[in-house]
This record gives sequence, C-alpha cells and structure tokens, in this order.
Amino acid sequence: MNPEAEERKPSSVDEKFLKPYNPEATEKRIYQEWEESGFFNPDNLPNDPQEPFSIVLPPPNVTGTLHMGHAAMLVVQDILIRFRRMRGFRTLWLPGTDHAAIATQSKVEGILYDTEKKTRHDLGREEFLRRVEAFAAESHDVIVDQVKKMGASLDWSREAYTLDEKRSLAVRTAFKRMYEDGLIYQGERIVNWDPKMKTTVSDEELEHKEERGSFYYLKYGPFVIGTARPETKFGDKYVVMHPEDERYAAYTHGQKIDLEWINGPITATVIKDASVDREFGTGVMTITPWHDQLDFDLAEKYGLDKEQIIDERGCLLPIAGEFAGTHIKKARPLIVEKLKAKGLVEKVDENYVHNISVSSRGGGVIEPQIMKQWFVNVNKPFTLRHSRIPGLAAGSQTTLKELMLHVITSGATEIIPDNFSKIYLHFINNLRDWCISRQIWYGHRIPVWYKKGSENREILVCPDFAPDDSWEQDPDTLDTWFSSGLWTFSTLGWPEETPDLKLYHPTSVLETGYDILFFWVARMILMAGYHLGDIPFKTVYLHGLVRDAQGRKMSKSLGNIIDPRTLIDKYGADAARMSLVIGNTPGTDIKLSEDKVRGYKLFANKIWNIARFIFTNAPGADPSAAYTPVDAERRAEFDALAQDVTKDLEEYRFYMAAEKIYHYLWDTFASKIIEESKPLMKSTDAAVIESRKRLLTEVFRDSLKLLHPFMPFVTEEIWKSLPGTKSLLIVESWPRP
RNA sequence: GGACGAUUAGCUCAGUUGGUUAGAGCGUUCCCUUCACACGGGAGAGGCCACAGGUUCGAAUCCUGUAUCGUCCACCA
Repeated sequence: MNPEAEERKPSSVDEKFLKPYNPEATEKRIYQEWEESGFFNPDNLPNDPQEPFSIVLPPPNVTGTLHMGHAAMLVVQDILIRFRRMRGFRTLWLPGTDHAAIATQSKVEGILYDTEKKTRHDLGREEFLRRVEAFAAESHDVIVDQVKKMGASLDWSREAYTLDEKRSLAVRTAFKRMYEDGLIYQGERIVNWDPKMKTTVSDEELEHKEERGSFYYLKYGPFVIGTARPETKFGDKYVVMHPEDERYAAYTHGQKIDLEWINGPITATVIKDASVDREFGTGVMTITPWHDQLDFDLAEKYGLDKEQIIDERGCLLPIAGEFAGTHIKKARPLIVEKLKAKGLVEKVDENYVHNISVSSRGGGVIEPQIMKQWFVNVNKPFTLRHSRIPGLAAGSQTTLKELMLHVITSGATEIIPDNFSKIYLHFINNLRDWCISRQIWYGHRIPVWYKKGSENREILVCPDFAPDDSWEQDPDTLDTWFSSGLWTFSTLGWPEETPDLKLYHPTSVLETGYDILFFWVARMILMAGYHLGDIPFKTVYLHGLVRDAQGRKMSKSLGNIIDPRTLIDKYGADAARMSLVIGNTPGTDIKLSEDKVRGYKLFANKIWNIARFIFTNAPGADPSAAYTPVDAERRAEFDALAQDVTKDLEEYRFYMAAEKIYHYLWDTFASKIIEESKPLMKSTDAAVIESRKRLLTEVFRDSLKLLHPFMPFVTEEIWKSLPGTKSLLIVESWPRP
C-alpha cells in the first residue's frame, strides 16, 4: 500500500466500510454538515454564480404531518435543485408552510370538540386563535423535521409562512390594489354555503357524491314539475319551460296562473327559456333562485324575485309556514306528507340518483345561498401597469381570465405533462368570479374597515395601519388560496422591491401535484400576472399522487397516511428517495410498496461496497496515468451515460435518469468493470494497473456526482472518504463529458 | 353528457421521438459463503405488451374501433 494514501486515510475512516452501510448513523450528521456549510443559501455558494435557478417549495399545510405525497414532491425538487447547484447555478430553494385557513381551523375544532366538548364559540375568537396557532406551530416543527430527514437542501434562512408579518403585508397590499382596480368587489351572489362549518367554500373545494333518493312529481297548477328537494319549493312562483316545447305552446311568457301550492294559493308566472331540457322529467320546472346557481342565473336574466327559504344553519324560514325553524332533513318527509294529503303528489320515483355537493374540508352538505361576500372579478377589464409577459404589452387592457389563458396559450409558462394544459384552459374558460371571503377565524382578516354607525357603510381599505376606534374591521377572513396565490413573490419580499425578487422571480420551476392545478397554479398565474405583470414560473411540473397499496388516495379522512419517517427509519432516506423517483412519471399516480424501498436500500449498500473495493484495491491512483484502449472505452461508456443522464434531468425525466445510473452502477460498474479489474490488477504490466486504478477511481467519483441528486446522503458520506476531496459533494461540479 | 389517462411477468410498475433478443423491484426455482458486497454472485422459469382492425420494411409504441378500470369537469330542475 502507498504510505501516502495510508496517511490521508486514517484507519478509523476505513473501518466503517467494513460494515454494511448504516443510513441511520450517517444521515443526520451529513445533513448537519450541509447546513453548517451554508451552501443551501445561494449567497454562500463558491465562485459566486450569477445565473439564478429558483424554486419555491409548495408550502405544506400546518395541519399535521407530511405524507408520502409531500415526500415525493421534496425528492423531485431536491433532485432539480442539487443538479442545478452542481451545474453552477445560483440555486435557491425557498421553504415555507401554509396556514391553510379552513383545513387547520376545522382540524383544531375537531380536536377541541373531541377533548373538551367545546366549540370555537365557547372559547371566543382570541382564545381560539391562540389554540390554532399553538397547533400550527407544533405541526410546523414536525414538518420541518420531516423535510430535513428527506435530505431536502432548502435555504432555511429564507423560510416563510403564509400568515407571518411579511406575507400578511403582501396579502393586504394585494387586496388593496385589486380593490382599487375594481377587481375585488363586495356583492350579493350565490355562494357555496357550508352549514356545518358556517362558512362559504370555493367551487374547487367541493366534492360531488352520488346519493340515491326519491324524486317527486308534484302538481303545480296545470303542470307537473319534478324535484328531488320538495323542502326548497315554498317560494317557487315561476314556472319555466322551453319556448319551442309544443306541449306547452298554449302558455305564453309572462302569463300569470293562479294555483294551489303547499301552503295555500299562489300566483305563478310562466317563463319561457331555452335552457330547459325538454327531455328531462316533464319539461317543466319551477325555480328557487336563492338556493340554486342555475335558477339564480335565470332570475338575474329575467329580473325575477329571489326569496330565501333556508337559513344559515339549514333550517326553514317563516316562508315555510308551519315548517319554519325545522331543519331541512327533518322537514322533508313532513312536507311530502302534507303534499300527499293535499293531492299534489302525482308520483314518486324511489330510485333516483343525483349528486350532492359536500365540503371537502368540513364534510358538510353544501347549501347554495345568496350572500353578501367579497369576490375577485375575473371578467372585468383592467389596464396592465407593467408587463414582462410576451404578447401582453404594459398599458394594454385585459381581464384576469384572459391573462390566465394567455400565459399558457402563449407558452410563456409550460406545463409538464402538456395534456394538463388543455385541462387548465378548459377550467379557466369556465371560471366564475372567485369568492374570497370566509366566515372562519383562522386566516388573513379582510383589510376592510367600516365606519361605525355609518349608514352608507363607509369603507376603508388599508394594508399598513389600523384605523381608530370609529372604524370596525370586516369580521371575515380570506380564502387561504388568496395568500398562496402570492407565494412565488411574497416569499421574495414583495411588495418591497428586494434584490431577491429581482433575481429569483419569475421562478424557474413549480413542482406540485396535479390535484392543485386549479386551486393554486391558476391563482399564482393570476396574482403574478396582475401584481407583477409577469409569469410566476417558467415551467410547471406536475407529479402524480402517491397512493396506498390499494391505489387509494392517501388522505387524512381515510387515515391511510404513511409517515415518510417510518420508511426512512427502516431503509434510509436515500432508499426512500429512489423509490419515490423511479417509476414516478409526470401526471401519473404512483403506488407505494415497501418492497421497492427495500430494493434501493440494497442498492445504497452496493455503492458502499464498491467504495470499499476501490479504497482497498485502487489506492493512490495517478490522475495522469495513460488509459489503455479498453479503459478509454470504459471511460467513454461512462461519458455517454453522463450525457444521457444530464439530458434526462434537463428534460424532467428524473425517473429515467435515476434508473440509468442505477443500472450503470450495478450492472456495468460493479458487475463488469470491477469483475474484469480483478485479473487486470494482477497484471505484470504496471501501465495496465495504473490505467485501471485511474479508471476505477475517476469513474466512481463521477458516478457519485451523477447519483448525488438522487441519493445525497450515501454519496456525500463516501465522497468524504475519497482521497483528495476537499469540499462537499453538494457543491462539486457536475461531470461534463 | 364532455374530456383525459390507464390496460406490459405471479404482484407493483418502467419502456423518452416506431428499430436488434420487451425491462426493473419484489416474489419464485436451482447452484455458490473464492479476498468489494449473502443487504451478495451465477443460472433459470415466467409476457399473443386488454381485444379487433389498419398504416409501415418494421408496432408495446402511430391511426380507427371495442371492452374494462380510473380521474377530472359539467349536469341532473
């Protein structure tokens, strides 16, 4: 053995290679070394690189712990980041968490009720918010711990929270500007009301469930109308039919008809409108504008009266006569009974299947209601103050909807896989005004103040100060997606013109799950477009959902969430990472199996043993030794692989890149190169030995670099034991073939 | 009703723009503890790539249709 090499390699370092690779003993220590190096912060990178590469972490909700979907997201992003960092970019990956207003509040309300049998009203706004904040803080700490365990190389010095001071200022500023441009307005419109959580819910937060029930055919004067909800029919005084329906040709638009209804005689008005489906039921319907979106639209179209039937708790109002105050669930059978007694029921179809809307957060059955709420107008033209968006000049007129369409159709932002572009555009084309006010407590309070006792509700919108006692703040909070819509730039210091904002925005890539394309991606495009006149990111990479063994979505409500820490503890973070990237194609779901993770744990050990072979059989390699023709060929093989892997990474084919390195190291490097080295190292020709030593050492070293974004811990640990290495592998330069 | 995706080994899934013999992990059969590694090595079994047509010199890959499963959107008065 070369005595010099002996010196550089204290025996204690070599000793750990005599045992199988132990991730548990390694990972925490390595992560600490990375953090202490400061290299997660782009300001500290060696050689002060100039070209930026930035990603904002989709902030996990502080509703508990991370699941495997988060883990998969972290892996893909960390691969992108580590790759770019090694390629010499000024690489920023910015962490943060999301207060997730309604989700977090509903979680804490659940705990509060389970443990103390109390509601938020028992505690009052202030005390309740203290509880939520304590819960959020605890979740945050767990989440950060989990994120670090995955090896994510995030710049913690820039960590943000959607509800912290800076982000709150951004939210209030954004609100004010949009209000002043008339893009935020207060209006009485039909909204999704959740009677359980007593708040509005956005269209995207609804789940549709099939329900089997009865469908009633009711006699309505000369007509028969169909309904699944007789309890909403008290105020129905408009009867609608298709203008070309010959069965009802005798009736004219606007005609009044006296008829006997649930609680006595009423006068109905005939409306003729082509939106009625002649094939459905009897081709005639009555409308309930207060509690149905389409009925509301009809009422607006013809200027019809709208009456509220059901209150905010789901109980009937005085218009229901004897049923007033009764919950709709209880009232329905009673009402049907009365209708039958009056001879108004023509027939009942018992096996009617229809969809009901349920809040995906609180689980309450949604009751549409007309309410005074705050909305973002997506169709109102406004003047773009400044613009860096190709094809949209500063000073031009546009609408938020057009803006959201343009960013994708113009290719300014690219969505991977591209079939989601179509889905996105379809969604935007059908977008309605966005209801942004919520009647919950946890979140950004709407920055609007009303003059106390003022008849005209004098309004003050102020982002940066609280007015005096003669003003009263709007009690509502903002939809959580309002603040996350600002995420790409609020995290970089906006509304202040910070150097970070200038350098890192627009961000390079947004990597997230396809399930929040509408919730979030669309809103970020809206917000960045309006406030900055820019795109929020150049590329959107949508990963699939991680599902459980049965292919079910992992969710809190199903209770099938796997804590990534369990897998890390058993198999190591590197193995968990590999199993989450291999087979993970964009837009397609991935099923998690523990066997797969175990397989990659074996791979980590394989690398470990390759290292041991090289340390003992090829010490003190001479970098200037000449390659034999065979070794030159081996080197060329590796260079081809490196080129391939680089291309795959640049084109977002992480799964392929990972598999290629895996196979190269196992089937080529270990099985072929090492095996053929054994006889070669006994050669009598010193040149053959020196060439092979150099090949083994250099190709292995470069292989570690290629593998590092995928398996950062084991590669960094081996790197430190390589002769002649000074800096950490995370800032080594990527192999350039 | 509309759109999109999937269907490949016993199981879970890759297969980048059509191109030799279709791959991986796990499982499975047989052999092997020789000094990188039994968390290993070697050898093997296992596939009409959902089905039916078509394009092509050539199709798991492109086109048309069918079936089954899944997802999203809309609607259901």
